[in-house]
Amino acid sequence: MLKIGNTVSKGLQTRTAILDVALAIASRDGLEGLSIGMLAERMGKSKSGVFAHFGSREELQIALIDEYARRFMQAVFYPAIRLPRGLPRLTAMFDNWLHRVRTVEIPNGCVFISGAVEFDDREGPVRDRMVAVNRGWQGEMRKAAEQAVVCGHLRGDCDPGQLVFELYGIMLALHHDARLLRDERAVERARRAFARTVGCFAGDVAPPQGKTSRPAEPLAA
Amino acid sequence: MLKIGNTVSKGLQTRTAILDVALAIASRDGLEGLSIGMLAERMGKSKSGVFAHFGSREELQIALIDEYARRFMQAVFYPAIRLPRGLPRLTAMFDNWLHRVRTVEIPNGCVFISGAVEFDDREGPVRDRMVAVNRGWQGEMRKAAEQAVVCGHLRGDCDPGQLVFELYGIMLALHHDARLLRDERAVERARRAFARTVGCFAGDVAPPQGKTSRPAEPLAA
DNA sequence: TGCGAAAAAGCACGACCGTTCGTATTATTT
DNA sequence: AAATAATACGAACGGTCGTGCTTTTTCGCA
Repeated sequence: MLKIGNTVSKGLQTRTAILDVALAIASRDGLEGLSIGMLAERMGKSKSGVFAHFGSREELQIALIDEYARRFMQAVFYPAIRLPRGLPRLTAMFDNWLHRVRTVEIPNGCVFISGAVEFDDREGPVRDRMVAVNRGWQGEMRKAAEQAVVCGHLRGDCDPGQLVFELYGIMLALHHDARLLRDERAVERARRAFARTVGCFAGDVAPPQGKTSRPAEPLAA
Repeated sequence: MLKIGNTVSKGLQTRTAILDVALAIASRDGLEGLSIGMLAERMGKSKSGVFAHFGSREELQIALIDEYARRFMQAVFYPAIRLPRGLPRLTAMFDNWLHRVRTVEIPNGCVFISGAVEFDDREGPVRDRMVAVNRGWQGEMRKAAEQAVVCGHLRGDCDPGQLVFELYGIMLALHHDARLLRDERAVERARRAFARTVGCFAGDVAPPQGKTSRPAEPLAA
């Protein structure tokens, strides 16, 4: 648990190793499907030895959420903020996201999605962390969308929150069709949905009948 | 278990009552979160008494999926097929769907969504039923979209499967934001997303730069 | 090399899980 | 009224769960 000199203590090392294996299990079976017994068995360690690193199952779950969020940010967000504000950055975020979904989350599952379903109507610190992490990520994405509005890449009268909502929906549908239905067309569908949606918000659109297909104006907070 | 004359045998009656309570539990806690012990307790019956009606937990889960699908069809699909083919019917399906999500699934949870997440990487009859029911519903929705193309309500070069994909995404995002984040704006966002998406597929769109925001052509099967 | 602390293991606990079995009670048919 | 089938019950099984306590092993450093 402590850093000693320049090296990392063994406790922290194994804790990280445990988190690694736990992440694989939780991705597949969800945060509730992860049991300490199974985790210990897969690590070749004793149950209590694994347990001691976290103090409770709940704290293990929270640590998992944090670790998953860290990796998500690492893969999706940080590479994108090096690109120019506006549509380039927003597009890069989606591309990175899609790449991660294709290479990691579709084969192994996604803790954010299974966690959201498992804890959406249960109170407690695990749910709270889930919400916080989710709000954090959605907030970053909305910021990028807002900047795209400022840059003039997206229509001035559109709601960035609406765009984030729809992009998240695309990813959820991708997960669903790719993982449950094993539909290989899902990735391409997600790409097309993104292009169409952003194109619409970008305003390359002739105002149609009524206001139905115009990007919506911001909702009241 | 048997119908006798005009009346229903007592076994079937209680089986139905059990399914009713089980559906409430499974909506909240998922198909895996539903335990026979808890179910029996809530019904004021013995564990074995409840168990005997289904023969196994797996068969109970399958019966639950069927019952949930039946109710879904009842609420969403059947009322819509009485409307004229094309956009009216498609819109009615979405409206009914949205109404059901608002009044039933957001407060109580959705077995399709939690079930999809729980069983998407587990083999077996429960997963198979889950897939079949899902394909059934998505197929009906795609048929409605195809008819809308034939009617000329949607562009001739668009992919009905793509539309179904995106509509499902909207509903998944609605579930996520409404249940996990408790965002009251989610319902309105779903409405706007539907209007914008269908509007785009309907072709009230001036072809923008490139082909980005045109509805996609059908993917190869 | 030996010492104190950290890490891991061993063991036991109470609770709940799905399931089985034998039996009592209740309906339905003969 | 007797026979038979349908329902429900209670107890018990083997198993896994999270967690607490105690002991042993391992590690970092003087």
